[in-house]
Amino acid sequence: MRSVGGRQTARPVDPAEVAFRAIRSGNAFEECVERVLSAVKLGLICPGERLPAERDLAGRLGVSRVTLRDALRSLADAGWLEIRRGRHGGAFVLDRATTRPQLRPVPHRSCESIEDTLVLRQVLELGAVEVAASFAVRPEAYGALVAALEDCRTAAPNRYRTADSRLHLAVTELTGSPSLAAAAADVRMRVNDLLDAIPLLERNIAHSNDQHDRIVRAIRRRQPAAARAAMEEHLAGTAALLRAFLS
Amino acid sequence: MRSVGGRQTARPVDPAEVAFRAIRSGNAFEECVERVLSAVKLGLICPGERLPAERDLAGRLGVSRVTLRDALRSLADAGWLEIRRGRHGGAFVLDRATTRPQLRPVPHRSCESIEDTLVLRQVLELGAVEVAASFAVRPEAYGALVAALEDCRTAAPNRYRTADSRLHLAVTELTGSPSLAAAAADVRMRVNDLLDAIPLLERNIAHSNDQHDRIVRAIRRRQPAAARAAMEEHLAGTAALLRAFLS
DNA sequence: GCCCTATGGTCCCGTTCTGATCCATTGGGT
DNA sequence: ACCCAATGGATCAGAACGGGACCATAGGGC
Repeated sequence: MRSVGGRQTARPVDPAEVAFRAIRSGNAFEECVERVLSAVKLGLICPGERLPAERDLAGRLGVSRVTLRDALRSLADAGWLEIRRGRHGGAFVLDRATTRPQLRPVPHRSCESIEDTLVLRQVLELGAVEVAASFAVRPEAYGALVAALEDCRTAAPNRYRTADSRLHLAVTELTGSPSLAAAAADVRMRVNDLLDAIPLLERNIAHSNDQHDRIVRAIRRRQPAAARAAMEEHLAGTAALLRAFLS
Repeated sequence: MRSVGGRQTARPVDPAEVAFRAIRSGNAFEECVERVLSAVKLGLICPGERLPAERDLAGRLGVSRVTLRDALRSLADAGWLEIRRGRHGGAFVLDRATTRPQLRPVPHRSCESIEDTLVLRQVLELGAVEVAASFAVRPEAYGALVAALEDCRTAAPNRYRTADSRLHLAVTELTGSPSLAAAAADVRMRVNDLLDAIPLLERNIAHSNDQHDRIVRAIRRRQPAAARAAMEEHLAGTAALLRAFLS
């Protein structure tokens, strides 16, 4: 590990900042919108697919159905979902949902917050890929992984971000740890917000796909060290790109 | 990494479980109680010390002052805090707060949830110690680390759990990543809940202290690989203990 | 064709939470 | 001795939220 890919120094975190960090990031409505939108952007639910029924989903999210409905309706208004009534109705993800608009400014995050995101991502994804490559899993369990890999290779540029996210999360899901997968999904959304502020280059995509190949191959061969090394190189590339554009 | 210290297989996580996990774990009052109690149990705030003023703390937690006050009062009723009025008043952590009662049953967590906790902890703490040992920090930044190490060595058995937690979190704080430190604090609370269900042996304490020494020494000498190896051995010990008692 | 079921759509009411204001207590400074 | 600042204590109106009941719509099975 070359000093987390470039950074050489760090100011320690204030314990009080950890102990008394915020409990609620927004109201229930906003968090619902955020969560469902994340599921779409991360490729955890694909265009054409249906979200769980309102009553079911509200229960899972720990939110009242009224609140969830407000969130879903606002996502429908924004063109992400289509809500159909009747027997096999529900909220369906629209195709347009995965298209990527022009560059957006970095959300109000300081430089320190960028390092925070990159460090957390490195720890979670490096650790996860090593764990994933350590386990023996039934061969069919690699199905999602291989499908995501293939999807990355064939995805149109405007879908690449989503396919890439889906592949990385498939790795963390292989660990069998829901908490680890959830943490990785959270930090991946933060990374995506950063990536939305820099251009997407064809050359980088090809390079990434090669690295994805190596990562998946190492996992399937159960070579934790090789998987880790491949992932480290992969993450270092993105991190360098982000530091260069956003510093 | 020997298959995460013992486990050989894993069932992958369902993507929907990740995408649609709960937003709210309880009401604002309960989360306040939980958060403040964690700060005490993890040694992030010591007996005799004062919590931030109500108005300040409510702001940090993103909760109304009324709700926070309810939580503080219920913690005072339970004997964790003493609330004093007047110019230099506030909520003070009581000494009794760190004493450890008799064994408690494992909270309603299945065996799968135990593995979930252990895997996440391994990823976070192994990653964190490696990052912490990679950075050059000002020498005085190691103060909290060394103090926590010494506190572990001299702590009475009923205070050991807290001192140990404080030391581990001091490592994660060295990374400079607030999100990483926060995630580590969360998972450490889950580990502590598990540890509360098994006996605390003198022999294990002595062993742990030796390992703590090695970890801190490697961090200060900036030897990431050595720090990681020492932490891996340390975590494997606890993990084996928990698996043996709780399976 | 009818009915049943699974879904979204709407409304109501009680609870929780917030934001604000004002009061009470204490200790330090002038 | 007085006042002031920093704290906790108390109360209230209104918004947000949750739980439940009921209606509307569409498709499938009899």
